[in-house]
Amino acid sequence: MNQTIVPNGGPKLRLVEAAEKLFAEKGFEAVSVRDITKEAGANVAAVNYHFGSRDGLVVAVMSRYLTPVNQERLAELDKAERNASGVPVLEEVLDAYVRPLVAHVGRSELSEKLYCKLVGRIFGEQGVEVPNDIQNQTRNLIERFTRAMGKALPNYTQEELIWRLHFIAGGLIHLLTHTDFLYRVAAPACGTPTVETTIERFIQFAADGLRSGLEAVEGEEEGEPKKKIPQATFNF
Amino acid sequence: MNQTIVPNGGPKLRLVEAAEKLFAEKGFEAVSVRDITKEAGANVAAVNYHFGSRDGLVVAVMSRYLTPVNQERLAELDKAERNASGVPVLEEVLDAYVRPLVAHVGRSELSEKLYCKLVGRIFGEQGVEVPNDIQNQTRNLIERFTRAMGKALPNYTQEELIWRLHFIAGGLIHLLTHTDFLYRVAAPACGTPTVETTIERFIQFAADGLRSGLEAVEGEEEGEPKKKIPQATFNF
DNA sequence: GTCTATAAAGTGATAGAC
DNA sequence: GTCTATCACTTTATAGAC
Repeated sequence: MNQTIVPNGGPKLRLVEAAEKLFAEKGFEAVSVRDITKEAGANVAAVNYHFGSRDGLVVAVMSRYLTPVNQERLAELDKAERNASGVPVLEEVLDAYVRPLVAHVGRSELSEKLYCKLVGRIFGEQGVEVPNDIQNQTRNLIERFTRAMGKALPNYTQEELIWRLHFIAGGLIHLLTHTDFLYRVAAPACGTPTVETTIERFIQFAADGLRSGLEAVEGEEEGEPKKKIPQATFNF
Repeated sequence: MNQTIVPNGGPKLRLVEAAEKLFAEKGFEAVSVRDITKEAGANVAAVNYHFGSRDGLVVAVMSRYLTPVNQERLAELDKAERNASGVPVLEEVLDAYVRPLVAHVGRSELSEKLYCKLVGRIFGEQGVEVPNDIQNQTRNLIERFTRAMGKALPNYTQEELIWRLHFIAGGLIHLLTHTDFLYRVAAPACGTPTVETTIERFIQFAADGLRSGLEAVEGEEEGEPKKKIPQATFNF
């Protein structure tokens, strides 16, 4: 069942797995071809032979996670929509968005923490130019999820839903990539919840943030604007 | 009034401003000393002369924003707490956390978009080792803000509040660094709201996410657990 | 498919002239 | 303080032997 996340065996796989480990630890830009081939016990020329270039290997690593995770997100969304009698449960929609990111953690050679870091880096990456295929995938994902969210929250505009999904995506990526920093800086006050507990917490937070914000945003022009700090009028 | 964000003039300032522009565009790791000195119209040796090393310049750029922004966050939090009769308004606490990040945008030589990218990268950075001073600053910031949030939301545990602040920090950093991607992939459905509108939206989202989530999290053991996808039992 | 050797360019840093 | 020249490496990538 697991082919999408594991290419054909042999040295090519060893290179991918070595690259994953190092990318997770140090980021995509801080790892050289030599680091990777050394970690994999392969020759320096192996990366260029098997993947054409360093960038080819980066794209291979990203694709190995991006596509299956997004497919599973859509599959879980389908389930949530079929379960529902017209109106899907918001928490189930969010579950379908969040959980596939960590669902395959046990199948990886990486430790749980490194797996999370890698997935976070992949979904949060901006430097590397990924194939158009991936961009279309993301476009479709946003479309599908905001539509499902819109059924659960019929008073929201499409625009509003996209921005709130954007906030959610950010919280999620940050969770995957920066939680070691939280432990380092806020321990022991933040406790040591399992990933499961943290995901439940996150979904609850996101669901509540989505559910009751509409009136306030629409009524914003009626209240007097807060003027504590000069307001920023440009666009992002 | 602006000294903290502008060091003494001359070539040192030109170097910092050139570095900021390039770091904002490409990230801290993707810019060489030669790129920076070329952009600044300075000699290749200038960075090492003025900052000791490339890392010294990186730390200088980060400190120039980190410290003033965090100071302003605390000052605004003080105001919000003084305004309140014991219980601060949650939205004002969040405002104090969010708005200082973009409050100084007009004072920078950078375009608004690049300014946001830079600030997002600075607050989202993980590779570069920042001085202990900064780590203590962050610790203090978490402590102060979760305490204020706790007054507005007296039923939450400290642990719960830390995690929710963590989610909020992530959404915010993502907003600063990845919104160009959102425009690229979701336009025109996401509209072109001003930063002001987006911040209002974000604060509303975060406030709602904070306000009504408690019962569900505490009652989680009573409901039957969702078993759609295998649960993850490890810690982050 | 795997190796060595090497090309060609880029890296941060510094000694020493001015 | 600013410059040139240069050191000592590291980088990706490839040609060609095996």
